[in-house]
Amino acid sequence: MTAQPHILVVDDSRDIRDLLVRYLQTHGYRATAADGAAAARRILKTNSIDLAVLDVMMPGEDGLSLCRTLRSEHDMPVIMLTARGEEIDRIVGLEMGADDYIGKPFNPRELLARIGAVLRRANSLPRKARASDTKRIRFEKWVLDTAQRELVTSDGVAVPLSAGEFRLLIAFLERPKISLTRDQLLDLTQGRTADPFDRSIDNAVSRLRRKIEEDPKNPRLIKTVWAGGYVFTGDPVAA
Amino acid sequence: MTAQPHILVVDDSRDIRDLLVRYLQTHGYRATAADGAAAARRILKTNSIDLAVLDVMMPGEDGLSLCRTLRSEHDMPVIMLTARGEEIDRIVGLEMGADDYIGKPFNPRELLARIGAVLRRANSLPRKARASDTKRIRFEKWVLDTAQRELVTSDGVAVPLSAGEFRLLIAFLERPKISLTRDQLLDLTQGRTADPFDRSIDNAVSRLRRKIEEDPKNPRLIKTVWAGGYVFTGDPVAA
DNA sequence: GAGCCACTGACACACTTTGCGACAAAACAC
DNA sequence: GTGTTTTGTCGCAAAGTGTGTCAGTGGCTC
Repeated sequence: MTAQPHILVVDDSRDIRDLLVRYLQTHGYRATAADGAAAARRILKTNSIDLAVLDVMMPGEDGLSLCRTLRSEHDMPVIMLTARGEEIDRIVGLEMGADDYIGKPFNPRELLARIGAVLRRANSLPRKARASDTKRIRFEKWVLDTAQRELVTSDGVAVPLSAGEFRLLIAFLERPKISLTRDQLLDLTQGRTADPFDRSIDNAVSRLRRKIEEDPKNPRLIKTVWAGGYVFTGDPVAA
Repeated sequence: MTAQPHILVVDDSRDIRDLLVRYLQTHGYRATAADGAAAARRILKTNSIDLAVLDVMMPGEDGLSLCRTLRSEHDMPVIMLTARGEEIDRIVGLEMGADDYIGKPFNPRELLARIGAVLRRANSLPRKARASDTKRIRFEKWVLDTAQRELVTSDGVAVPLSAGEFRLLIAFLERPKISLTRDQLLDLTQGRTADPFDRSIDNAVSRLRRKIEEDPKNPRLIKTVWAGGYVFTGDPVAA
């Protein structure tokens, strides 16, 4: 996680979403809102989120079901929002694996304290080694050795990757054939948002292409999406 | 932790203590009671406790102070009991590192759910390989003899480690494939925080590399994560 | 197709971070 | 006390990364 943790707020009420997002942003967090479980899943596909704040009661798929996914698939801390007094919800929420809950209406400072506490706990404990921490991933003629942070061809040539190149490549490999904007790539690789004239992603892509593309002038693995960022077109498979 | 987690209940009110202990015992836990911080410390000396439930307000040393000790010295999950509505207490409690809190009067089933959630969380995380407790740890071509504080190769060559090198290596071995910042490493090896221009970790890493790396110029075991610290890429196993 | 504009690729350069040798301070052994 | 080992600090060189510029390209309108 980087200096500014990224919080995902999921609530069907626009008022609460906006209020929370603004409040979190003025207190040192990046915040993104989703109006329901579907939107939340969409955002999770292309953004790196450090913690989620979920409303329990939402039309359609409810917060509990989403919470289960977040915990099991993304290993992500979750704080639930619940109407005051609904003890059953709280209990079920905790049993479902939420890290904390807070009753509505809530004291914003208390929410901040809880977010801080949950994040601190998540970071102080060793993170569960993620798939990308141990696997080897094959794509085209390359095998990415994630432990050694280097690329190897089948004939044994090893190409070391810098930290930035490695993070960028992982971001692509985990989202093949999905077009990613510069903002999303910046979020995924560095957990920050773009300056108005940010060219760092262009540069990072350029440098990565020089290492993995047969002919960097005619890239085949990382294609440019005009006015839309980049897309990785390879077929990564665990190896 | 054994099949029956052992809960320590600390509260100055005898009624609440007895109620809690009995309730926990009928729900699959072992439970021990203490009427104050002093008694709690005494019990901790001779019992293995998996989780503590602390009253915030107690005569003498209060729950917050005890909580701090438990977290820092015993690395133990803590749930705080607080009078309903005392939001300040809750917030301070969370900031103090409590894993959860519950307001009095509480629904016993809710307390059970919270205990279950906190214990599950504590266990779901990869158990810290208590490297320092194990006699010997093997990684790559080395075997670390923690008693002798030296490294041995399979062909019998022994390399002695200084105290600092040993602590650093242990910190890495307990968290393989996890990127650690200089701050974290400084905290883990010396329990202090970094000065603005602190280069001591860089040096410690450099010195450790010279001892354990085949080719210190191209380190394979301890990789640099640019602007992010270092990561140990080996596969330590108890031996 | 020509002209226009926004966007991108490539590069140079500045800046930040890191590696490591040298030295000094501190800790330790005797 | 002295001598030895260990550890922190400083300085410089090297590596990694972000910014600014400029030329070139894609997409649009006419």
